[in-house]
Amino acid sequence: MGESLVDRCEARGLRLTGQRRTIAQVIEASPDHPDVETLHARATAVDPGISIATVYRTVKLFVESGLLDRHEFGPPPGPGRARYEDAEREHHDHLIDLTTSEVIEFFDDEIEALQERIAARLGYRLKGHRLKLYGVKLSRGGSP
Amino acid sequence: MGESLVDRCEARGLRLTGQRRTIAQVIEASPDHPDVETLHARATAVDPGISIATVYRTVKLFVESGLLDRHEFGPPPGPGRARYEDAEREHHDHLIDLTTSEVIEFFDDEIEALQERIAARLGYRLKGHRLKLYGVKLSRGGSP
DNA sequence: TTATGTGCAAAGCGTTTGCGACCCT
DNA sequence: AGGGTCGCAAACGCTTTGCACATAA
Repeated sequence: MGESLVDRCEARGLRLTGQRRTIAQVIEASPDHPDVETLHARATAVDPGISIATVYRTVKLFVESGLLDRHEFGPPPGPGRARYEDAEREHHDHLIDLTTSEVIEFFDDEIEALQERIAARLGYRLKGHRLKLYGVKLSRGGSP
Repeated sequence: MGESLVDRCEARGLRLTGQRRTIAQVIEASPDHPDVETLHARATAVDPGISIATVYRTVKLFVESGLLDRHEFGPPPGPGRARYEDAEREHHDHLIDLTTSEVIEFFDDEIEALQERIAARLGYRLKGHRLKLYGVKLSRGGSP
């Protein structure tokens, strides 16, 4: 069983302020991939005093400490805001539903191994990757 | 033999202004993945009058018309500016050298097929993808 | 001729930061 | 006690846009 985000903050020696505790809890309670604005809204519901600047500072700190993963899911044309998820969860990639913008997580051993092999073939040691698939639902059983 | 970017602009019925022609030529002459600022500098060398606003408008138009691919190569922690490349070139993915920020292109049939299969398994038809590998050079033959 | 595109400068958006007050350790 | 952190608001970097003028078709 994994330790909580708060525990992992302490483990890294990060000072645990009330705001960071709240933000960490909010992140852990988020099953989705919230952006800063969403995190701020959820944190404010717990502690109305938290400023959005603190949320920005905290997610940046957490990302740099390896506690959080930062993503950008916006479909290729266009930037899109940064979104975050707990880094401790089992590694996975994402499929973005182009119709609904829903984000589906998946994991595939084969593709992970393949990436290692490709990097090696190019003379590199793989340190990380980002794979995003963009798709639309299959209408199974004929045209709608 | 592929048509030039300018040809493909005409094919899509885009109005061919002097600035667009210049920008298209600059893009085609770019073997790398330039950002808007770089494109503007290169375009200005050809036609000193081009404004950066026009470069922004033009790359946006080209991306929306499917003539250009937009990428963001910045390593996961941090945003990074948008960078562009001719969409007609054979599809490929990118490996980013974390030490030098160099971008290496690669293509792998197997990984392309695998992505299709994964999307299908999840009930989706794949419309596009973005795969970025982040790595460091292998020091072959012992420690440096 | 006339819808479109352009340059300029100002505005927009997400994010970062300088500051004095405040809080964790 | 004292340095780290906070809230606020101003600044930031990249990108977009309103306007009057210029231009492709």
